[in-house]
Amino acid sequence: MKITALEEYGLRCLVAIAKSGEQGQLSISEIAEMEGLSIPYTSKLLSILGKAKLLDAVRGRSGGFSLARPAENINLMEITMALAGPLMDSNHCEKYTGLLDECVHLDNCSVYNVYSGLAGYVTEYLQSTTLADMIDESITGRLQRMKI
Amino acid sequence: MKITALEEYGLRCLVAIAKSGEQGQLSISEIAEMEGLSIPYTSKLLSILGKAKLLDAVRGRSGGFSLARPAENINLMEITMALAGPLMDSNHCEKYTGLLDECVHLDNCSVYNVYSGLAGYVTEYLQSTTLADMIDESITGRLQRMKI
DNA sequence: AATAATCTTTACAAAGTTGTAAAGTTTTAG
DNA sequence: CTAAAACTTTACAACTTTGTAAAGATTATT
Repeated sequence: MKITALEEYGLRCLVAIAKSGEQGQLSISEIAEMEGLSIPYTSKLLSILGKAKLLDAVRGRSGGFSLARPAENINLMEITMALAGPLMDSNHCEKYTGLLDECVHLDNCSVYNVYSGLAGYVTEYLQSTTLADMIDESITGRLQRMKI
Repeated sequence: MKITALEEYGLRCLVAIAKSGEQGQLSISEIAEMEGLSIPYTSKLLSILGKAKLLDAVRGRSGGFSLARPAENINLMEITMALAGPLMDSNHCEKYTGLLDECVHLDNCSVYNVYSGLAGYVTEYLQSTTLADMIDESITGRLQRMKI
């Protein structure tokens, strides 16, 4: 279980845009500059977030990206799903890669059960944290100790 | 954030050994057979778990693997650490891969804070679940709804 | 002592992820 | 209506993870 690069850097870009204010808009090159990322990579990150409808993209000369919804209304679970997908495939037990036709535990899989419980737990945490929470200076330092 | 293949299949092997009883011992080929995995792959998984001191390995003709400690005393956090390492590198903010010499958020990183909080949360869940819980038929089906 | 069963280590091909590069499309300013 | 600024798409090299393969080391049995 690892946090992926897309998740980390994609979230940074969202935070940067959220920090630019209610109707704030930033271009790829502005964000790349602010976050110290390359323009092509920033471009890829924002493109993913745009397709996931978390960002609105405006093309052309005065274009850029802005939040598709208010920061209070975008939670980390949506962001994580857009950038990395679910913790475990929903059809986990069918996607077994071993030698047999299907997993021997299909009927009662304790591994699936425990990871499924964990996934629910993680989801609770991520859903309860919004972009607005992340740019709120008064609580940002405490997020690491927060227990929802 | 994805559960890795090593985590999943490694945990399965541990559960299989735990199910074999208190002083139970299983060979690589037995476990491979039981779980429907190839012998080389099973071999790799068990080798990792042995190096992490979660399993004792006995070589030679009547050899095999057994739990290094009672199942009640091996929790999922240790297993996850052995098979996948931490959710986020401890020196996360130093390992930034962007264009600059160092991350622009080194002093106050909301992304780090929030993932750090999540990591603590996940750790709680994993530490509170043991191999013994996973082979206990009476609760295994309920693990997925358990909130610690 | 020889042998067979078993764990151990190293090497490697296939697949997926990360980050870069370049060419294409849209829009606004002048 | 042209050109510059900006988003979009596709391709690809480098790296990591996944799973396989083969040769080596250890021990119980005969």
